[in-house]
Amino acid sequence: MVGMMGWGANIFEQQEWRKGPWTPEEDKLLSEYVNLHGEGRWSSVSRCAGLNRTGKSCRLRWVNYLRPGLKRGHITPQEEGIIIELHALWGNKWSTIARYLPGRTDNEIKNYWRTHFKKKEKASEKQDKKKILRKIRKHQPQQNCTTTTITTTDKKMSPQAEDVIMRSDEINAFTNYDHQNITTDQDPVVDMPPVTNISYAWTETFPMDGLWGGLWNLDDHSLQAASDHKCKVAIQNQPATANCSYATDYAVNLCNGGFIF
DNA sequence: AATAGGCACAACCGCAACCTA
DNA sequence: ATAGGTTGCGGTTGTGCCTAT
Repeated sequence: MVGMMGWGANIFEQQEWRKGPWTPEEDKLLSEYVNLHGEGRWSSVSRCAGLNRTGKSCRLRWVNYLRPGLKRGHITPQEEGIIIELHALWGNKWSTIARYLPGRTDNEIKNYWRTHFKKKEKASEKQDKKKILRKIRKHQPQQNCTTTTITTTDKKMSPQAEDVIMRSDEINAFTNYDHQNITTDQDPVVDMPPVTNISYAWTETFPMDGLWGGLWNLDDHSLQAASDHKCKVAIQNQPATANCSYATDYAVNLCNGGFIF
């Protein structure tokens, strides 16, 4: 791995810091040093531990890979929900978001976000809001409440799920709409668009502040139950008002029938 | 079977904030 | 007060694996 292409390692130049993937030997040296002396003083780690790495590189390796307690494996739906909520709240404050996800690193979360949401976000941003609102109006249901059954068991994204993602973008744009200009009298499009054919991660469907605020408040057991079983989502088509914090009054009925806000 | 594209992960870079002498 | 060093953060890129075609 030492000679891997692409990372600019140049073994012929003296005093050049090593770059590229870490070897097990380097990991061992770094781990032993940090376990012995604790974190911090990264610039001296390289000298003291016999590593030809910059302090920055040592810190990053420790924080993102070697540090005890790091979780491995895929982001769970619960974690995804938290990420979405906190990102809506703070934007790209990955380190801040990571503090609320024990065992996950900012790098991991950042990568996850970029992989799963960035493309969609960009596509969404390019869309004209008025066009979106027209679309929403077109799909607006007449009944007062739409109930949809969703599941999280699907591993791969189905075509329907793709549609849901697009809907999610519409909803995002919708929620970003200037609510100060919305009154129940003047614009019926403030009603929630119908959500149907959901077959992928339910967490991608409702990125509204209010919803995730609710999810965030659930305990682990409730969240686990919500993700392990089919969840029913009830959408109340109540119009938003100027003093409504969120886009509208969405109600999500998870498993046991309790609204969470 | 070959290959292109997407995804997950690891690591680097630049910059800003913070710390310390 | 300030300059230099250190640390932390966010953005970006490279690599390998997996999957669909």
